[in-house]
Amino acid sequence: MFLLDIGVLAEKSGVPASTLRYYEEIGLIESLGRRGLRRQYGPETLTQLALISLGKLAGFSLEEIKSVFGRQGITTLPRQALHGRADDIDAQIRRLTTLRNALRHVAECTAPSHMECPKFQALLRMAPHSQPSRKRRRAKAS
Amino acid sequence: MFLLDIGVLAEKSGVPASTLRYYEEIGLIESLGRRGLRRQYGPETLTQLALISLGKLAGFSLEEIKSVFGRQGITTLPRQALHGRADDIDAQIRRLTTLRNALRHVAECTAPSHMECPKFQALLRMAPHSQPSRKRRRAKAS
DNA sequence: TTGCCACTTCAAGTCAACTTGAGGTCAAGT
DNA sequence: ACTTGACCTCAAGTTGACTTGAAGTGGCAA
Repeated sequence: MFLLDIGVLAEKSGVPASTLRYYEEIGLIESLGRRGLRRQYGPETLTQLALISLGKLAGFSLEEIKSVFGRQGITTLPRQALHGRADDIDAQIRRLTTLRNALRHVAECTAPSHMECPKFQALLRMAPHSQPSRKRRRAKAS
Repeated sequence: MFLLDIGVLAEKSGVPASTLRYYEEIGLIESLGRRGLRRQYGPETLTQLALISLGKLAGFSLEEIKSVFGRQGITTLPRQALHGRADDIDAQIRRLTTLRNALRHVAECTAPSHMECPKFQALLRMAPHSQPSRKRRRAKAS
């Protein structure tokens, strides 16, 4: 049998069973059947959960994640929409890079007050210029 | 006078006044005084808010942000701790890069089922290997 | 056949990060 | 002197993403 009991999936993916049930309830994943009461999942769900965890890390809400790769894996989203999402992530990467640079600068800069250090100010001005229209949401690491 | 009325700060920073009051309540920023009832902020608060917004985007909770750059701007955190945070962000950047690559691949790949496409699977296996110990929290864009 | 125990459902609780609302205050313009 | 409107406080409400608890179920080993 190639189906995974919810307990097995929980262990393999690191996602608690309660969360798996919750994800199923909101239509983010789907179980292929039951054995007795127990939900059974296909192995592709494992891949899907990896995708979901990455999506959360990227700051997407579960609703947004669902719209990109819902219960049947990747949806029929047009090429353009996918590239759009990728562009969002690129923007996020640029913001993170700015923050990282600012942090590294502060770690090394000997100026007395960072808040007034012109180099620091310049680093910060790089980023918050482009505001994304979408709402970003919480991302929790396993 | 170089002090900013809360309304002015709200407009300049794009952060609602209610949120500024909330941030002050939890000790994330501080006002330098009042004019009548109105809170007055120093101009460095603007820089601080930019930092806070970047921190949120990076997935840090307000508590974490406070511990790195609290009410007096950047704290007296040791060099090492700052580099540690920067390393966290680098890890996050790598995960986001993975997700972006996966998305771009899906946009171009002609395989019928992405969930089983070996190239796609390989892309995903790159990332969720290293789990950060810290909790990541919600990040909302303005 | 009897336990066991990992599952089940459903409702309610939790947490961070805000937002909203009611009722009050004050400085500035008319 | 009076009105206006942007601020004030404090309590309560909201949202997303889960988690917890109580009470029940069903396959499998002894």
